[in-house]
Amino acid sequence: MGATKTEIFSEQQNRIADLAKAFAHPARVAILQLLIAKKACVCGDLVDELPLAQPTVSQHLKELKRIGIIKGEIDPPRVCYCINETVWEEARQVFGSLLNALMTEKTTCC
Amino acid sequence: MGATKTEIFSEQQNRIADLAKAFAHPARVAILQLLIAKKACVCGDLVDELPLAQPTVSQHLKELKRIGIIKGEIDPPRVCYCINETVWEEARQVFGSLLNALMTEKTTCC
DNA sequence: ATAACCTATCGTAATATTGCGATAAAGGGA
DNA sequence: TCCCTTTATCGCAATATTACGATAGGTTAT
Repeated sequence: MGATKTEIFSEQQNRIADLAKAFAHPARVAILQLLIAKKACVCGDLVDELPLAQPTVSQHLKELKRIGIIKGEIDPPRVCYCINETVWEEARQVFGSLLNALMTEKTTCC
Repeated sequence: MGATKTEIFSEQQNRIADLAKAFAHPARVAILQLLIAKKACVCGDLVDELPLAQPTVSQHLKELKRIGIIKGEIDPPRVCYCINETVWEEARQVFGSLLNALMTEKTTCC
């Protein structure tokens, strides 16, 4: 064992978990914040802003791309990354309904 | 290496990452959904609802407690878990501002 | 006291993640 | 063509996470 048993959970639950992983590491949070503020966009600029080695940043960018929350446009020899607004909106919607679910229900248990 | 270099990131970034970890595993998403819907609250009921062994569920509950998003009240011999509304509100606020930040900015880069 | 029940913890195994040096790949310009 | 710049990938090491059987701990009921 050691691997997450994804097959026993719903599509929705797995998607939420995947989207959350985009924010589950401070380096990725920093990258996303930089992309939003547009203080950086090109991979090299991100490396300059972050106290991490270039391969490490590249790996985090790859993970964010896998999740779909960013997209990269090659502009040789650079690659310009930006937020994928469609997936960002999905995350907004998903976390919005999850986090607002508590409001509609009433806590009466313990 | 292999450990996250938490010391080089801001408190805020590390807190966001930690809160996101609560949602970064489908089992924890399922647990939180059950706690919200109050289909279960007692540890044993959660184990019944989830296709995971009791120690595994207990471990996820421990992680959620570490983050602070749930709290457990012992009601011997049971333990009744529920959402910690204060931290849940923190998460709502944190993810809300992060996910809404894109709206205020305008995407003009790539 | 002992039995029964419920949950936590320990120990272990398997897999995943994080980080980085070295190196490859891809394109532009001399 | 040969470099130069930039990014991706490989390979490795260290640490973290996930999962569960076995067992311990704590409380109630008998």
